[in-house]
Amino acid sequence: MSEDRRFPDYEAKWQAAWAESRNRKASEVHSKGDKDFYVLSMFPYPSGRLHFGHALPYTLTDAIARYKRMNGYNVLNPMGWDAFGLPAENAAIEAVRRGEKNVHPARMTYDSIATMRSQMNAFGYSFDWEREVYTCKPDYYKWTQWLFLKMHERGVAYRKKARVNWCPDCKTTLANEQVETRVKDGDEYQACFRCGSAVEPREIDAWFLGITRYADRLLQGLQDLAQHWPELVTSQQRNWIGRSEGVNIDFAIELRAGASGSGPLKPPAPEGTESSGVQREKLPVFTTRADTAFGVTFLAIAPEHPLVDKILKLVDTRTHKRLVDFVKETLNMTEQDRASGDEKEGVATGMFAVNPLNGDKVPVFVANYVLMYGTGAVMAVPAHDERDHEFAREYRLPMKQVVAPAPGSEEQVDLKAQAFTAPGVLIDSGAFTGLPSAEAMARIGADLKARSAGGPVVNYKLRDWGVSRQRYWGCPIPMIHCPQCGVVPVPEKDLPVTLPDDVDFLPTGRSPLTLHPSFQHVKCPACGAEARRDTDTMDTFVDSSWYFLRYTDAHNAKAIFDPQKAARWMPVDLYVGGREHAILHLIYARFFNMFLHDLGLVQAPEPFSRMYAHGLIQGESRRVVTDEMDRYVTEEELKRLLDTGKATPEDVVRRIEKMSKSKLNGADPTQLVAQYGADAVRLTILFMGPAESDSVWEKDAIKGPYHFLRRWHDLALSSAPLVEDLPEMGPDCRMNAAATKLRFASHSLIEKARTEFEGRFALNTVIAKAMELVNDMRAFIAAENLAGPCKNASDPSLASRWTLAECFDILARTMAPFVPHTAEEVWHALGGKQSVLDTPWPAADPAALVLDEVELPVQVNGKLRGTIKLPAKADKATMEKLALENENVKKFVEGKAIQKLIVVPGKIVNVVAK
RNA sequence: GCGGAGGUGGCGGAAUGGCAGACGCGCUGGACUUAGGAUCCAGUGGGUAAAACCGUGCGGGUUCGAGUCCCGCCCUCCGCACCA
Repeated sequence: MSEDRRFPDYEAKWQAAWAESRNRKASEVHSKGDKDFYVLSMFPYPSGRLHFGHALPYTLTDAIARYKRMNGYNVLNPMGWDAFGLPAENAAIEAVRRGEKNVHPARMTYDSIATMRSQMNAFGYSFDWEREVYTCKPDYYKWTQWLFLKMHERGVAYRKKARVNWCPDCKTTLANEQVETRVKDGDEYQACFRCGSAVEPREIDAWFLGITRYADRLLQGLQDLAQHWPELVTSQQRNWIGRSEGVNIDFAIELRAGASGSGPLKPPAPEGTESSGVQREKLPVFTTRADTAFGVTFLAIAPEHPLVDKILKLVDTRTHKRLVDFVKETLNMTEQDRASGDEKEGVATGMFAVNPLNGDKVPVFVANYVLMYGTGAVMAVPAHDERDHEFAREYRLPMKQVVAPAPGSEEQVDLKAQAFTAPGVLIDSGAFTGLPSAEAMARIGADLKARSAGGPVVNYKLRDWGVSRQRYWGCPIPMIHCPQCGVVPVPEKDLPVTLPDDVDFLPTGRSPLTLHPSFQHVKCPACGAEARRDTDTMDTFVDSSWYFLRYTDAHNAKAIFDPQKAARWMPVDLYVGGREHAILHLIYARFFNMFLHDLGLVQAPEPFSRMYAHGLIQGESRRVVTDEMDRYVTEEELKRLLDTGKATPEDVVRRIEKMSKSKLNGADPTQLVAQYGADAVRLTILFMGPAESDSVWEKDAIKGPYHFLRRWHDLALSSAPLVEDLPEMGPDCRMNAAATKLRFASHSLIEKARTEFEGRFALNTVIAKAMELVNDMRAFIAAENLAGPCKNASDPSLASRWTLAECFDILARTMAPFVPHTAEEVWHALGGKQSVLDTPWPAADPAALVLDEVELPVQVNGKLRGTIKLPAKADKATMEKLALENENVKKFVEGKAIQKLIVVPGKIVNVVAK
């Protein structure tokens, strides 16, 4: 495409003009009591430069915000920075290692922010910068710390020793949610979500947030959100919370000194029960299949089960060694690693446990397939559970069938081959024999409860959230460790606990703050003794769990926010973000909001009324694999390689992937803005497809939208004389058919845009409609032979000119949310005085949306055979008549008897003939 | 295995149960040009001389009429996955 500087030029002009009259962009232009709308796109991590991953949601929310403003809303559309975090720290570490001076995560962060903010401004986004928040500034993280204290007061934040996921590369711990399964060379492993390194388990003292106590409410809340949140997100959260209803059954384990796991697994003779130091201890197991409880043939406990230590003290040396080795080996894997392994292994403890339902004594194993979920112990029913079946076969343990297929079912039971896991009817189950599974579960649960041997319980997969990070660039945890008083919270008046600047942040595996000379030295607020500050910082997901509330009162120095102000805007009417945050951020944010709701600071229990998950803009990568090389290349480099014969087309692997630097498949939106203008890029992003689906950036994608903007602008300039200073239309001035049709098109555009902005945001179809209108206008001008200025009120072309002028007006106003610069430019070129952004959204004239004459399809036996033109209000009889008169229809009906005539007024005629 | 999304021209994508392929890219032809990777005009699912006919992953069904609704499959992508 040739150089055309007009877009960048007039865009700069209008951006400057808007900056002058900035209060238009403030969130509260209209007086209180008016309609409020809070639209929010997830704030970015300041990674350095804006990329398409940002441009899509910001363009979308900007268009929506502008649309809402034109409709008279006060719109809150803020922007801020998720500014703490590892990438800046890692980049600083790299820079230090390269020998650079004066590098600091803070500086890199603020530099990134400055760059990205100016890039956003170049896009013409109408963010309310007055409310900008930075999570890394003390005026913000003071309140993150305050929240932590509030949670601590209520026992929601607590400290415990825990096995955590440790990333050896980032040198910090990760939350469960931040560990993902990856595959390399066919092997699955557990990886850090950030850098991809394999995580290792570690035992560590850490702070946890008790999200599990909100599990049920978080789950319940999803029901209300279901209507306005993507199923994709709610179902993932439901899955993650993982509620399961079942029954706890208290087995009684007999701890016997000198027990041995070797040899045959026979319970000891009953006479020894009272002597020889037998201790009975309760061992509850959790099951969702209480109906199979009479089929238990052994118990299995997790290697980290607390009972393991007790057992170790009692068993003989051989069993002891086997157990210790097994537990050690298993615990050396991460929990998820263990889960992905396919071999079920275990060690017999030599202990036996009594089934409270039938008195059976069954052996107890420690097994690698049992997780510390539920009670960390399972009753194994090989006949009716695949995992137990597998284990039982491996170790030749007995199976006992207690459920038979329901009468009339064709299911077969073949326990040698596999477990029978379907529900059915109980057999060999004492008093419960003959009951269907569902009823048996309920009865057994009730029975156990009555006998105080367990009962119905609910379990969750969700675990508490470990938030301690052994890194520097994060929010300090406002806690003090006193040798006398233990853990003491920093008094509120001493907040914030400021993150010092002068810290050696090179990774050592210990928190960098421990190396700072003065940070950790502090007097205990309770007793005044020498104490030590907590030197860990918080997971950055904590920072981002409440930022949407801070926007409602961004500069409050006295409180986290004014509940009144929060109440005005919250909940967020529309929250736009990527699917990758379906569980992490979105569940944490809901949790925090619920906590604040419980404190009485927030009215609505849910923070986001509507969530919109946008797709990814991906790029095509080119990877060349030959004997000499295996790497990603740019399009240019590929061309060179092919031209010089260093690679053949067969060596090239093209893939659609998420844009990334290493894959050389990214496009820089800001560079495109410089070349084609912000409006062209904005329009292209929205035109590529519905925003919720992924799409691929192709370098030619911008051509259509760019072309459209130019045609519209050209048309406006060349048509200005046709539509300027038109006289009033007299009462006898009638529009001809072409004008009526054109007017229908322009008013349809208003309607279409309104529908999409109020509904599903398929803005690509709105843009298509606008393109169509420009095409129609051009054709109209040519067909009507419009030229030169309008002479006077009796000029016969007046009605057509008036229609055309209205089209320009509608086009500028409906497109203003999408392409504000071009809309403004065109608006002024055609004599607009105020800013088009300040004009109200156009109202569609219902009269214009009704056509006098329509063209309708006529089918014969369901196949299209012709069309008829007729007045829109034509009755059925007219439609029938015209349809049957149609030449082509006649041809197909000929020689057949008309059996039926389907006539749908305004839609279709279908002739059924045999 | 479980959960979610999806499968429509060469491509991105349109279609309240009612003319499949809007709009755009690309392509073909033409116009204007010293030139065209600019602009404008026309055409563009397959098929045919023109029709007929065939076309929305596959197979059934409901209906006057199905891309759309129902039943049964196949495939792709995403998330979760020994959760008892």
